[in-house]
Amino acid sequence: MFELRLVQGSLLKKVLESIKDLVNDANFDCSATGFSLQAMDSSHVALVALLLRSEGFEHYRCDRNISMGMNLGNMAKMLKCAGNDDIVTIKADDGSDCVTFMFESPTQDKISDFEMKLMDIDSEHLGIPESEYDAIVRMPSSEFARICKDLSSIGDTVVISVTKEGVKFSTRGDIGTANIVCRQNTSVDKPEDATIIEMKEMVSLTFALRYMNSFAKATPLASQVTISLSSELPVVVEYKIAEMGYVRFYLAPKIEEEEADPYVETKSKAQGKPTAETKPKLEIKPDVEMKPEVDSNMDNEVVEIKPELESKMEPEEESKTDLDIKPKKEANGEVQVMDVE
Amino acid sequence: MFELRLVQGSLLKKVLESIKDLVNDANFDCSATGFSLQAMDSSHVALVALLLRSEGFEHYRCDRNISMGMNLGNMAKMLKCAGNDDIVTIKADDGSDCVTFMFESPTQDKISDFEMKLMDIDSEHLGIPESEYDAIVRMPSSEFARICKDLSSIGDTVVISVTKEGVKFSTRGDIGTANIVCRQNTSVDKPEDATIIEMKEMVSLTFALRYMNSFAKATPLASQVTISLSSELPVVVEYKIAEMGYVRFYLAPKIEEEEADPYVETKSKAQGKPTAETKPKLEIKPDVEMKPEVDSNMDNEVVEIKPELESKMEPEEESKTDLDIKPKKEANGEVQVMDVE
DNA sequence: CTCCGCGATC
DNA sequence: GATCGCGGAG
Repeated sequence: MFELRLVQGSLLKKVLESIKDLVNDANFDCSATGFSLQAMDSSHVALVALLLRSEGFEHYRCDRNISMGMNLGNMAKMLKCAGNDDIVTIKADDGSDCVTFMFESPTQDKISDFEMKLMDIDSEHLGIPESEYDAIVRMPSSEFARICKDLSSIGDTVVISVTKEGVKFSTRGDIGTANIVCRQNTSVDKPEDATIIEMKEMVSLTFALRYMNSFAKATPLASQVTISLSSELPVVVEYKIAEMGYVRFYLAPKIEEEEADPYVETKSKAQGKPTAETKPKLEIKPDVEMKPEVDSNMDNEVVEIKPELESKMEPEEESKTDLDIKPKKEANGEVQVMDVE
Repeated sequence: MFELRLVQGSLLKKVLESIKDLVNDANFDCSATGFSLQAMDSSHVALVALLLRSEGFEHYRCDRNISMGMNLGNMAKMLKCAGNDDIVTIKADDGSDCVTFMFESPTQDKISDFEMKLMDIDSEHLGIPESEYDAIVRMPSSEFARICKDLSSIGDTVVISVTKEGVKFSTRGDIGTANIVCRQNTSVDKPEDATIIEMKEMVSLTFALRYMNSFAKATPLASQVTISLSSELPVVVEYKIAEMGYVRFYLAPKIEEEEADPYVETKSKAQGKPTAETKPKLEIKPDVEMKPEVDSNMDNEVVEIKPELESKMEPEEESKTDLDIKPKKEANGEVQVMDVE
């Protein structure tokens, strides 16, 4: 049987709020290590990786590794029924096709239990290696969220450029252009207000703001966000979860370079390369139909949506393994009981 | 002429917000006793009873009993124009087909008056006797509202079960099941946080969450709600209005019992009884077309909506008068002037 | 943290 | 029009 107990139940609520719009169904992997999840977003352009280490729970018991397939929307609905300072228990009996969520109010006067059917979801366990990045930006998560929201009222994509001095977020749209520069700033009263740039190489990459805004839903989880960029790799947007783990979002960059006119640039490439050859690397299952985002704004014809299909996600051989999909079988049948009460 | 003046005008705003979604048009009855209203909801399944006693007003004058037919949506619109700490005056001249709402800002710097046409609404005055109930639950109104809202994200109906230990709210839906238990708790810091169960008989009744959520709109009126349950009677959900009276909502239970499978249960009954024989007791006017709720969720076919029509609202002879509709003529032509300034 | 009022959305 | 989500205040 599997059982975890988390006094700060609001954490789970926030985690689900942050990922449920990106991923519909996913397997939660329960092992001695902890409670984790890895899943592609429904259009197979972004990837979410969640880890909640077993040590972070007040009680954690996992008799054998199990994978619980859940509809994240439904799971989020149920967790919403927990008060923000309720204690949350998640329980699944071996062989049962149900999971139970239990919420205890701090005073124990109100005790709720919710039962949800598990689903059978076939998804391989992805191995995501830690990589070296050209630049790592740490900044207040609320500031990052604000920037993504502001820019998305101007354009659809953001160019993130990192120099020694700071990080620049740029966009352009029908109504004009926008550039927001955040300078490195470590001399702040509170450490969570700091903006820190670690840079090996200058880097400038383009991403769909739609996804960035989706990632920013994790803002309540952490006061700081870490953005890791390399020209050959998907960006990683990470929110640390205090004492427990993280939520990481991976997104393949679009091909446009910062200074080039994206429309012209894209159009020529779109004509030159057939779509079939340019599927982004983040695509796992070729049999699953691709759903390119169709912008409601069709002013710029089809070139507006092509970039998503042509993401620069075909690294040369040596870095090819970076987001390779290698099913990772963890030691199964292992028994672990932890009780930190 | 009729005139009332209420310093705490926000009370009236809240009252109208709480009932305007349930009842479109209704007669306000103005008498020496006070300002009151009784009306069925538009689908004739629920009933609202409002009483604001004359003693609660700063000024109350009622020369003769009158009945003012108003569209509650429009009345709510006008009251929304009052500031939350405005003093509200409602005035109607004899023989006039208009009512005037006057709002004075606390500083007297802004004085508004709104005039609204009265309507002719034919509805008998219902006599609703006080009954004995198997169980009476008092609990924080906000908690009740939260429970109804949470459960309605899972299912459409709630089973309310009362035992000596507490009250249980349960539902089930496509995505799973939910049970919320609130224990009796009288040892609280503030009396408005108490949950008190008065029980003669265990009782378990099923109601449409849609109505419960509508009733819960009255939450701002009172910190506590009283839920009175008997197996043969409509539930009463009461919000006391400080020093003045109450808003009470009556709702006929659905026929399903707690442990039975509601769908099967209902289906057999639905087949056994023709609709014409099973109109709920709360129906006043047979000539008014019944509008059963049509759930968007049609998975369970027509049985899903039948229960509302078959509500257990046919008490045996001795209790038959309980929600009987007896036109209650109060002494008319009586003159009363009260001035409590 | 909860309540309240506001703006945006469907 | 109703709901939800956001931001500000107690």
